Amino acid sequence: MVPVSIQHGVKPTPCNDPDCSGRHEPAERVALAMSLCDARGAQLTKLRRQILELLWESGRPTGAYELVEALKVRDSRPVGPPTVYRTLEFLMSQGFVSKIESRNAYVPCIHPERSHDCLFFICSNCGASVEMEDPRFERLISENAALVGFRPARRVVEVEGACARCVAAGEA
Amino acid sequence: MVPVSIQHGVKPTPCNDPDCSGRHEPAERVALAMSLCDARGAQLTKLRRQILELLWESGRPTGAYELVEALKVRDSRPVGPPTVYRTLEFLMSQGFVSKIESRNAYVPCIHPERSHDCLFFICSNCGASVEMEDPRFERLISENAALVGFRPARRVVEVEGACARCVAAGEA
DNA sequence: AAATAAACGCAACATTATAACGTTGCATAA
DNA sequence: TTATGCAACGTTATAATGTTGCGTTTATTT
Repeated sequence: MVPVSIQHGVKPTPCNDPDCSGRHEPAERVALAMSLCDARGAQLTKLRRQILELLWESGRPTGAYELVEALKVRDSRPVGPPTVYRTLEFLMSQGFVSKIESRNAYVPCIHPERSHDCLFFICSNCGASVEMEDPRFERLISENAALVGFRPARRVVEVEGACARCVAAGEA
Repeated sequence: MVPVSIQHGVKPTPCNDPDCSGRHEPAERVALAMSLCDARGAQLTKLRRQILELLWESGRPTGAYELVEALKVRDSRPVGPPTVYRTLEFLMSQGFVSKIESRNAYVPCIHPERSHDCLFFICSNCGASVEMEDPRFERLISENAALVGFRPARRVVEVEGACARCVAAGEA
């Protein structure tokens, strides 16, 4: 299986998964979330939808307090941190969003319908991120875990560095 | 090459690297740090040594504010957060310590003389961590990075789950 | 419609991290 | 011996991130 990728921070990009024909447009991804919620008996309320949209539109890992601000502007709706954090928790539980632990920031996930544990490349220069999937990580982690009797539940794989765009622009 | 591991949270453990005969006792690891600093022209001051010792003795990823408290008790020395953060930054720059990003906590590194980017298993139940090295991660990451033109600089690989001890004790 | 559960609003608070500025101690040079 | 430079450390305040508790509203079920 070939690794699969999409880049946040540049506009919608086709992913190179041969099984995926999606263009990963925000509206399309939100629609997918809605239908998944429907099937799962979960409610994608207005607030939850708005925050998911904001994350898709942001184009880079976005902090919780940035979302608080964005909602104030967008909707003239004052929403407190607890509300945003709860909403993020819901979106993460549904696989719609991942937290970038090394940044305390949040990104929308491309394929919530399948996987949840991805590999993220984050550009130190421009802050954009690239999400990838590669099943070989799971195997490698399992193999190491077995050596010490560890039972993995969730994995965080984040790589800081310079994205193609910044390298090309000589900014990194 | 065989992956290499040591477990924080159970007392000094031999690592299974055939090239390593160390017992990873705190005192021995601190001595190694001192000799490395010496060779590098860096100073392992009293404060830096104390914090490194505390991390080794703690047995699990330890927060900066826990260290602030521990220093108060240990040395009746009141040390502020900035001082602890600066010290941690130094210890990380020397490869003596790593930050566990998913926990906002810090662990001492076993082999500062060679690698810096390790794989960590963290037990959700008891908080203990296991540090491992496996060069195949670097290759796998490079391979994925190449697909999107990304130039990796630093990697974070952290796995949450249940450690052998907790699984055996039926606590997870 | 009434009962129940889920989502949301809000105030206060907790935790983690950094900014800004001052001090100490030691080495070197005037 | 006095200045000067520098790295480490101290101090105060504050920024940034995340949580608890509780009451109110909204949705779902009966």
